[in-house]
Amino acid sequence: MDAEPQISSVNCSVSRALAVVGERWTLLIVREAFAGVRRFGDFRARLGIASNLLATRLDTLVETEVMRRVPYREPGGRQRFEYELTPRGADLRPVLVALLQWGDKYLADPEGPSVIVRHRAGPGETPCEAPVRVVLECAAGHSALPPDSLRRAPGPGARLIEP
Amino acid sequence: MDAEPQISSVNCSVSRALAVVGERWTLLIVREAFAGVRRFGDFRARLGIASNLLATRLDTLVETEVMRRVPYREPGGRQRFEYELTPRGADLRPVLVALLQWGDKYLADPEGPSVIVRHRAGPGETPCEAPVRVVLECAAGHSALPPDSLRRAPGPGARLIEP
DNA sequence: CCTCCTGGGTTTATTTTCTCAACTCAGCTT
DNA sequence: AAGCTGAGTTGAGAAAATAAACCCAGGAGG
Repeated sequence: MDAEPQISSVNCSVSRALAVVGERWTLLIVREAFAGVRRFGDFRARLGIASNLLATRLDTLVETEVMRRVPYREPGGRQRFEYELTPRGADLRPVLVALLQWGDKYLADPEGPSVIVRHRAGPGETPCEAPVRVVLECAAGHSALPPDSLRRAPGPGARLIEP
Repeated sequence: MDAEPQISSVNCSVSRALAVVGERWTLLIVREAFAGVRRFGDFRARLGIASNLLATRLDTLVETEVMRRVPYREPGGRQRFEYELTPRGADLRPVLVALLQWGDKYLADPEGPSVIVRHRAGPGETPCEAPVRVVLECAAGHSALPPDSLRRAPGPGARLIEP
């Protein structure tokens, strides 16, 4: 009864995603980037990360195309670089919102969460400020699926293990 | 024009969530638990993690109530313990699905993802095997929000920084 | 009752990674 | 020319991860 083949985890996308963004500090840097931080010194000040580590993390994020270096020049300053999320980096938003939501549910201060993510409708749309949450939904239209109503099925790239 | 107060990140739920599940291997252990793995040796074999590290990670996960030790006894064996996700651990599902989805989009093998998460309707419901994705939706009913249509607003626990 | 086997871990040594602090460097201002 | 600033390097010490050997409680086999 337990004979269904196991899916190997060697090429699982979760591992690969974590290989890119799973190092210490990396998701926090991305979070600050979503909060609008762009400059080396601001990341450093807000996170309290060591500067050499921040430098290597930013390099990795640029290499993996999660962030991009953008030249800028302040009036009366020399040219420098700042860091912004690429579309690939912006697509990490659900990961961060999911972590935020989990942390809010189980680890928040008694007075409540410190950040609420709200919907900001684009220009020309009717304004909306409703709080945002992350939900699981299936292609058949069922939404807000509970976490135990999911099944892991092998995909086209699956490698199976005999049990 | 940049005078809106910044939200401090000291009590952000993302940091707190990452303090619990952000260490190396932790989310991979949780992933395996979702895949049905329960025993020390199976975690070890499937992940290739060193046994001492697995032991400390499992201890931490039990302490933080993400997992639970459950006694079991195989016929002709002595009593041992296995590990299962608590409801708190099960609530990490959206985090893992979000990571999976991001990895599938940007890092999968050319032949496609190795795992597809499908909806498994509960007993008594009409069966559904449609693939599942994670989406951002707002309380006003807007669904599948793009990652840049969000705004971080201070919540009740927010500590603000003067800019 | 003595030995072997098995699953689930410790212990110990080595390597890698993080942290902290000091230092560099290019160019702008005085 | 000297000093300041933001954005990093460099290097030493502490902490964490890896690897591999070892331990240990009990059941099975003899």
